[in-house]
Amino acid sequence: MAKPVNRNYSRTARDASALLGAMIRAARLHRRMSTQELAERAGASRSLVVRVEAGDMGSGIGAAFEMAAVLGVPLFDADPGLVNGRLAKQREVNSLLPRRAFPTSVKVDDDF
Amino acid sequence: MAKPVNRNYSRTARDASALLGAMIRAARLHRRMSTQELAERAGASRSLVVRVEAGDMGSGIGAAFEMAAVLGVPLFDADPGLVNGRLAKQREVNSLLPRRAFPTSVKVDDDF
DNA sequence: TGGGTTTGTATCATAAATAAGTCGTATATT
DNA sequence: AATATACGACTTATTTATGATACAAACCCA
Repeated sequence: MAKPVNRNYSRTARDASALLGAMIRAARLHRRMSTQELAERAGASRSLVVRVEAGDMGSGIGAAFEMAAVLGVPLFDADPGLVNGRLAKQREVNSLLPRRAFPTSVKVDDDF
Repeated sequence: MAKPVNRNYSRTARDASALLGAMIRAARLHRRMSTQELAERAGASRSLVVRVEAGDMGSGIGAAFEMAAVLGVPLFDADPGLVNGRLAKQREVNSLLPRRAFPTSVKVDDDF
């Protein structure tokens, strides 16, 4: 790929990645599942499981989320089954949003 | 890389990725920020922003989480600042867990 | 304690992800 | 309506992530 423009991750992003990995590891051990077994069930390699659990920022979203899904790790809501509902709701919200971010003369600094 | 073993993502994983993308998009538009501007702030390319918002499973965890962090999108808790605390707590829990998943004679099928 | 197993790290090739650029179109704003 | 801009879809070159493998060490159970 082209060289990534900037790979200085913020603390929040790093913590989030580490947290996801830690949750996956906890769930795996709780189920007494080996890294090898998780790898197979998630359709990944054992190497990748190890890296994701370590909180590696370079791993793919799909791989990490799939591992979480296999183990039942809650990603956004408590219940994994609720993710679908939240997605639908979020899409409704987005459909009401402007589709482009035009520069407005009227300053909209809506965070306070 | 080596050829990915299996790339059939589960519904949950796909929905989670799509939800994350939708939340990022919502936050970006709410702040009237262009894809270009988000890209710069997150240290990524505009192409990547578009893909992440579309819920692409192949995008890196770091890139997606960084975008979310820049926009203040809640990843696990409501407040982004709480991620650090949750990480610490999760690590405490993990330190008490067995470090290896050995096959036990006593079946532990603890999900019901 | 002994023995079989899991795990983490390192390395390597190669497929895939990324950045950068262009183009056509949709869409806010005036 | 006119206009300026953001957006999404492509394409291409380059870098990175991934899978496979090997090894040493840590670990858990008997």
